[in-house]
Amino acid sequence: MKNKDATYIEDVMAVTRFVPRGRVTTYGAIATYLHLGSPRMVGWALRLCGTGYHDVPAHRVVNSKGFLSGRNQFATPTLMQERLESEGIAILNGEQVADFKQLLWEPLASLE
DNA sequence: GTGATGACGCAGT
DNA sequence: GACTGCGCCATCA
Repeated sequence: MKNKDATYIEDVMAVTRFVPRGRVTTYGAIATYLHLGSPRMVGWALRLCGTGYHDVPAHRVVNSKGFLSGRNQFATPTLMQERLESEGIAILNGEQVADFKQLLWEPLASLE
């Protein structure tokens, strides 16, 4: 994917790449920032990242509750968790980000 | 061409 | 406070 209709997918990946190491963001935050209208589009776009865009830290994107909703889309279900832990982020029960609210990073925050 | 589905979030009950 | 239903856009069968 590159030509055709450069969709919001590139924007989603750009924002995702912008997430600082050791921080996480949410689908809703990206959807709001890019004005997509539905966070579902973010999940759909990010699914492509897991399949072809290895430079995109998709593991830093979680749902509004801090759960690793997309870990099943990675090479291994634990890859997402391990990558986050290697960045200093603790994972509870292998499915939720510890201190999620403190680690939360929003694209809008980078504008200020 | 139509119907179902998907890494979610919000509003309403 | 918890649960349910709907919407959003694109891809696959």
